[in-house]
Amino acid sequence: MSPTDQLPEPWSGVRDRFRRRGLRWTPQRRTVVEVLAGTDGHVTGAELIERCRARDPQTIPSTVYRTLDVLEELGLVRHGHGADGREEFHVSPGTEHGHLYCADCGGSWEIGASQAGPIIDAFRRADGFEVDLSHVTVVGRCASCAAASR
Amino acid sequence: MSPTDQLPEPWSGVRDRFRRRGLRWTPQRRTVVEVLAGTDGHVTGAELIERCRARDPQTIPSTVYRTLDVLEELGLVRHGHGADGREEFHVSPGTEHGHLYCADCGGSWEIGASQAGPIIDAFRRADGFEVDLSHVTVVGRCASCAAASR
DNA sequence: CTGATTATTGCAAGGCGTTGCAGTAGCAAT
DNA sequence: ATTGCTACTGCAACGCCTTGCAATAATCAG
Repeated sequence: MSPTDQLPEPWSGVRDRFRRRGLRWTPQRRTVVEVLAGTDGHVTGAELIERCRARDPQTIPSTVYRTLDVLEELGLVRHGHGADGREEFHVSPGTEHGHLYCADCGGSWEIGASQAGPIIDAFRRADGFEVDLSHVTVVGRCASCAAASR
Repeated sequence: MSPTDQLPEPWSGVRDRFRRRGLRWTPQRRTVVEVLAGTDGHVTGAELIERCRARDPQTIPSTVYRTLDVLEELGLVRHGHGADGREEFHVSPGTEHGHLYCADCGGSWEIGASQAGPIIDAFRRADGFEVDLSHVTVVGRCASCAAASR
């Protein structure tokens, strides 16, 4: 099976990372990885499947989701949930971040480390709780929608 | 159709609130309301349907979800999403709160106003974003699981 | 009480995601 | 190149939730 050396970081060498863990490098996984390597920012599960199907019409959803699980264990993607609860995958290595969703206009913004840092610290101090920032979803109203509704 | 006067607050008089809005008071809605009136804290959609079926085996999921939408507009329930993205309904008027989920043990805690206040203020100051606390889900590791994993 | 109006219901189908299982095919060793 | 171990795949079925539509029934005016 083809190596992944020519893929952009952090994907080069994924094949060998799989093998070193006793995992197998299959054509289906290659498809998913290639699609992810050409994606930045966010993808929903459904979008990813659609893009995989463009390369390989035989793509099966369960295989894609299972591959995503593995990639998440390897730290190459992280998943969260959008405002409607649907899965959303962040392709690394963007900086880890959470999301802000506007319930009115549907807009979405990232919560970066600078903004999240103090919050994460607050939870750690209060309960010893370790926040997984990439899994944080905050829904509300953005400034303009909030202003509009008054 | 029977009135709702004898239900505990905030449910007494729901029937009339429906009618005043031009909405209709049906047996199906009565079932949902009665079940909610006997529930406190959280319910997932599936749990609620199951409890409704205990009273009325004919209960239809879509009707329940549509009723919940109406109740949410009336401010009687709020919905959020659990760690897995599934819907979870908060029965009001508990204090508005968000949720903390431990990805390891599955535990769940509430984020009360005292803890959330500073965070909400931070978002408002930074972007003018108005956080909807009941729709906030923070996933991570609780103190004991975090300790255990080291 | 009767009829007209129209909000709701029930149903069927669909979308997203998960799971169990039997057959397939990577991979390492020979 | 062959073999054996077992990690994957494909499939089918399921769970949760949403949506469109025709039939039903709650409400209101007379």
